[in-house]
Amino acid sequence: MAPMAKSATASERRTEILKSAAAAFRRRGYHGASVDEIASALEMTKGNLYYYFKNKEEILFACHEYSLDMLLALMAEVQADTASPEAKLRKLVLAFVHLILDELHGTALTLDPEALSPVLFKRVIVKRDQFDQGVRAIIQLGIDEGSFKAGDPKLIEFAMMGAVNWIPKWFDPEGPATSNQIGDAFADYLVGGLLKP
Amino acid sequence: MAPMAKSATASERRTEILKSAAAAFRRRGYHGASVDEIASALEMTKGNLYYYFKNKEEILFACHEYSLDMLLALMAEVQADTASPEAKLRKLVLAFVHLILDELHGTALTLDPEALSPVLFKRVIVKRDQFDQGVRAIIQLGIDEGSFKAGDPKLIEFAMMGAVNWIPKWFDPEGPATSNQIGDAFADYLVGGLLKP
DNA sequence: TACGTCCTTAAACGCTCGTTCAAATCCATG
DNA sequence: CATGGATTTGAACGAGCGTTTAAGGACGTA
Repeated sequence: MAPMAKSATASERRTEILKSAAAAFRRRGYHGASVDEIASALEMTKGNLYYYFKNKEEILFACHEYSLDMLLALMAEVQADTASPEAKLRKLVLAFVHLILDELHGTALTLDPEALSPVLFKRVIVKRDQFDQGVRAIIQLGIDEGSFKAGDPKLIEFAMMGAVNWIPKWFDPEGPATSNQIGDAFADYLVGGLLKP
Repeated sequence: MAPMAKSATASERRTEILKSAAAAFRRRGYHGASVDEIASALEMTKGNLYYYFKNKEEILFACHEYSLDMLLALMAEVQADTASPEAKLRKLVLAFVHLILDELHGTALTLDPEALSPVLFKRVIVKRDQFDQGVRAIIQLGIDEGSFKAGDPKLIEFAMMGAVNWIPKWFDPEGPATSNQIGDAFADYLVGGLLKP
């Protein structure tokens, strides 16, 4: 029969683990965080984790996929939009900051993907490249249509994404700036700075 | 008597170790890199490292101090300059990129300082804050004197530094972009974007 | 040659951590 | 209640790693 949604489905349980793991990885890094740490934050034993995941690496990989899929969904949404490159980029930055801070709790591309074995690493890189290309395409469009200053879209995109990806390194939830304020300020600076005078 | 500069002084040896350690930390992270890995890259045994450093953590700390001292020296130089805020910022970004890529080989603030014990961590933070404040002061000056757009200097500084600190994550020495091209492009975008139209 | 200091080595210790596994427990169903 | 699959436990293992230590070498000096 169809399984009941009793207290927590297996899929929900996996997600819980991913959130705990992501928090631990972010605090201590992949190698610094222990499997036991991830488990006991959920009041389960570490052995139990292996019922849901093959090993630690697979947990890290799932974290990356989870984040990247959200980013790619965002990208698809933006691409479907018919707004100007400027508006698209603004929306992207705003949503990205919101996603990283409020949804993923500072856990996007910061989690060292190099810790993955070559096969899984490559799969992460493919998705990340897909996102990068999307951003670059918007920048290129703005340059072509003449609303953005000339420049290398690749380097500009790296700078934009670097600024945003770095946020978790200094963000303090107790601090003065809310995620919305940060998003606005970053969009103003990073997108506004691209516009031709 | 004064020690001879035979093949390598003790101080040079320490620096060699720091360079090897920085490379290893950058590749695998602090916890991911083993002491043995650092040592054997220099064709020495791991036990020998403990003649030069008390423990692994002290090596990480020394890496940070080394980088931060160079950054602070750069900041002092820029501050002594009498140029415009725009010129100062440009110089700072250019030199920062050059420093990170050519001198430190992608090893500035990327090496997880959170791995340090509270005491050493605090000492790193103090220096990093000192640098941050310096950058913010320049931005504030530009805003006050009216050459820069209005904005929160703190958030703008975070964005700038994030963009620059992220460079090692994607930089490929074999790639098409040289450190000078990257420096120029980043200065154009990050500083140029601040200017009032 | 003999000494003493600086440097290096090799081996061992102790601890942590990822992973495995057989047994125990839970729980919807018949 | 009894069954059986899903889930959880607790203990154990084996490997890797940071660190210590005692002894060995290199080498300028007396």
